[in-house]
Amino acid sequence: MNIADQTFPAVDSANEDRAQAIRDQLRDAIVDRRLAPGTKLSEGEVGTLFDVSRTVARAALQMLSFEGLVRTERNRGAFVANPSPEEARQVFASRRLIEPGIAIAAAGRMTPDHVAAFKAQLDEEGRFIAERGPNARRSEIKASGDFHLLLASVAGNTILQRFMEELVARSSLVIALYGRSGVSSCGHSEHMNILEALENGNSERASALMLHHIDHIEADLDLRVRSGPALRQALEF
Amino acid sequence: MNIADQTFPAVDSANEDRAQAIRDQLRDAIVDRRLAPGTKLSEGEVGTLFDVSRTVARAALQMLSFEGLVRTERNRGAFVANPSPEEARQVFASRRLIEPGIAIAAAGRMTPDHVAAFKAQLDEEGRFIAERGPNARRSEIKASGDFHLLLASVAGNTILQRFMEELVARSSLVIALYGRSGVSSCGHSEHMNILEALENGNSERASALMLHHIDHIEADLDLRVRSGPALRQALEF
DNA sequence: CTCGCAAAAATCGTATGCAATCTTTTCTGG
DNA sequence: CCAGAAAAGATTGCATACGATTTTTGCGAG
Repeated sequence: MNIADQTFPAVDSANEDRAQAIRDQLRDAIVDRRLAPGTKLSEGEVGTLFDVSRTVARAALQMLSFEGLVRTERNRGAFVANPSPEEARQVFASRRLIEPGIAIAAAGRMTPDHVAAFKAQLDEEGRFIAERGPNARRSEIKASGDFHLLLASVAGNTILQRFMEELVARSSLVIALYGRSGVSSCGHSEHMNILEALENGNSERASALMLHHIDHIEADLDLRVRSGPALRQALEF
Repeated sequence: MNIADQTFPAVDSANEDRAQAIRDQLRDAIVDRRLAPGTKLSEGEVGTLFDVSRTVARAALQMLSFEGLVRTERNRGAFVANPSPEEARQVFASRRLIEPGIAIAAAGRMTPDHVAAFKAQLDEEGRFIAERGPNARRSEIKASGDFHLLLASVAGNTILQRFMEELVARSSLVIALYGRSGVSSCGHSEHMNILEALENGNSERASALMLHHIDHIEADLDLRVRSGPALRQALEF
């Protein structure tokens, strides 16, 4: 899969930062797995695709590299990250540490508006699960991540929110790489249970459910190295 | 305090990224409070000081902006961050959530080498506390942060380690801004107690001590707004 | 003397050019 | 025909240039 095969919506951006808009587009493409891990993202190509100079493209790639979605090698360029099983474990270890606390914080701040937003989110999630087709699984992973991001935004700590954005994005990459098929619908029901606990202000329960939920997601991964990591890395795929 | 008044060690960098070296220098200067919150960091000046073009200076500033140490405004430039009391609270809320878990992880991975490193670190910390002089307090804050960074590195999760780097850096800013005088020596003894628990593999105790330690640090802050935050912000100081 | 407005200066956002480095192709000797 | 070296091509790292935006300065009116 080459980046040149991708099409991206025009960068409207208006007066906002163009690099940021490009970063968002690329992040979506990576998280949706339209750009496979290991894909080279050359400054020139990115620039051409978005109709900006290499300067701007480079800034966007630098941002993604900070988020861990892109790995840059000096004088060689940027590549979509290809997280190792160890990295995958660290991503989920981080989530186990952070997200239960976020659930507790969010439980104390739920408003009716928040509940409505969660309901809408879960509806959409269910719709994607019901759907079939080549894009269904991608949308499903995306929507599932959005649930966690919504939770983080309700918790009201912008620093943790940003950490979660990074962790969710990396998780999507990991799931795309190492995920087995099933379980996602199970994840949907777990989301619903968490929301129920949040609605009732039962922070302890929400926190415990979240911890189990993360465990379930990670348990669905196959983190055994697939045929020697050295080989895969050597072939850059 | 102007950035032009600062002197920086030459950027050796060898083959490594020059922008990264500049970022590290600036970060140290900010954390040490040689650069006051609100100080303007213009691309041109930074470039001149480090003898690089604006391109490289800009990249360094972009990195600092990701870490939250610098705030950038479009078409206006970059400024040393001036965290609000609310931001300060969020920094410490994040640390309360993350660091006890890091302590637990570290407790399970302590080696004699690690213990030695901690001992050396605490020695240095004690030395700075004993010292008097204009730079003593800066060095003290820095060394205190280094204890937490060392702990994060022992925990063995590179993602959490990076989060901690950001949180510790932001904490230093917050302490410099809102810290009352005392208590730091108290922090030193708390570090020693934490190390003792780590050495004994008593992860629960280490975790609990860490939580209290963070509470104590935050309790030493005076987070009341000082004369209307709007005014301070308007005056950019 | 102060206020408001216009011109000048400074600074940022971005494109582009050149040298350095890496990759690929081509050439040569065995 | 193949291995290794040399050249050609592509890509990055960085500096610089120029238009756009913001800030400062200068000056005249009130």
